[in-house]
Amino acid sequence: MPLQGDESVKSNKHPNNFPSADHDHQRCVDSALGKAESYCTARGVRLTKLRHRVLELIWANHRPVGAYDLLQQLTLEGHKASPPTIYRSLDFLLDNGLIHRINSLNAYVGCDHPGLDHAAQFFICGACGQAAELEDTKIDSAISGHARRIGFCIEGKTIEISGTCANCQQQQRDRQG
Amino acid sequence: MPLQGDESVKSNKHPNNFPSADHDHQRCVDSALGKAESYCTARGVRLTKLRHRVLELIWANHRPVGAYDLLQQLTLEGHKASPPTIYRSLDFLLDNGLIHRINSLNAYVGCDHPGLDHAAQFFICGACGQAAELEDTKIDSAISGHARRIGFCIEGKTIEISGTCANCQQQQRDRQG
DNA sequence: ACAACAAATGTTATAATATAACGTAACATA
DNA sequence: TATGTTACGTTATATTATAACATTTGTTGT
Ligand SMILES: [Zn+2]
Ligand SMILES: [Zn+2]
Ligand SMILES: [Zn+2]
Ligand SMILES: [Zn+2]
Repeated sequence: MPLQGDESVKSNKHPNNFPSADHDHQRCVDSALGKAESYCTARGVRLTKLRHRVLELIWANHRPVGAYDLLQQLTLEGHKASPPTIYRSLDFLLDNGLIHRINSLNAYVGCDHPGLDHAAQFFICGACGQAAELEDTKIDSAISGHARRIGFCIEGKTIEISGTCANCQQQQRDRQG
Repeated sequence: MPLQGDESVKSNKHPNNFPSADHDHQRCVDSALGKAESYCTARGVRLTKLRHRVLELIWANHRPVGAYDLLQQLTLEGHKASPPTIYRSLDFLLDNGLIHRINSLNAYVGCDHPGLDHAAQFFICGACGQAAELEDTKIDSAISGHARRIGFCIEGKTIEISGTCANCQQQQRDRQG
């Protein structure tokens, strides 16, 4: 029974979808990689060693991370890699819905629930650098509704809201007050 | 009486906000530049010759256009320009709300209603390359609502919906049928 | 196991987008 | 006109991404 919802992951996260500071991050990485493995097996695509490692690095960062950052992290661990190496892995992961690209940051972030053809909506905190992926039906239906009214056929959506997350606002207040 | 709504522009456009194929484009460019001039005068900022020309080129294209495309267009008309020249003008125009950046295209497009602190939502047609700027209250309030619920303080929004506009869908049907 | 093919990766070079740093010119204000 | 500020010119470089082709690895049929 592949690809079912995994509540254990949700419970590992802050209710507002931003990863909390003290979450069990290893479990968080392991869960994501485990899901990715099952998903690739189910789809009959190969999550090779390199692709697996790139996805692992993305989740280890647990925030949107640039291609050249990943490249450097690979290099630091001894893998002599050049740009096409990383971009090919990123392309695979994007094609298979295992990561998302954040256009406003030129960065890549792991997807919580791979395989679903879901609307990727992101709230991105400029203070902590973290991104929360959402699936707000109201936002999605508002957009679909407008598209229908103007006869627009939707192929892709980029919805990236930047600002400051609740945690970081609180920390800023603490520092000031 | 600066910065008021100008219905004459709306009437120059297709109801779905995509510029129609036969719209009076010169009027469209003139109107945008005129508004920009008043706006800059009102705000006490300088729409210099270069900035004016860059904005004019952007509107002349009347679709999202890349920085290096603009650079080439400037060069073709004899202005020996280098990247900083164009990027500085783009920065000025962005800062003053006269253009928007389309993150998913690395491109820049003129803003219909400069000066308003409006939500920039775009529907972008991959066939004709045109972009429709919207201000759908439902979309905006759906996003604001979600932000409020998770305590997120919004600073900027990137909402870019890609696909095929009604006109281009019709043309595709005509070609096939 | 072997050949033959396909998929993935390595490698080198280059494209496309954007900014840093510093000098010069134009403009504003007094 | 002197002075300070803003904008622009110019050179170099940073950042992000892809093209092209060689090599390796994996798969499939025999
Ligand atoms: Zn985590
Ligand atoms: Zn934060
Ligand atoms: Zn026009
Ligand atoms: Zn179109």
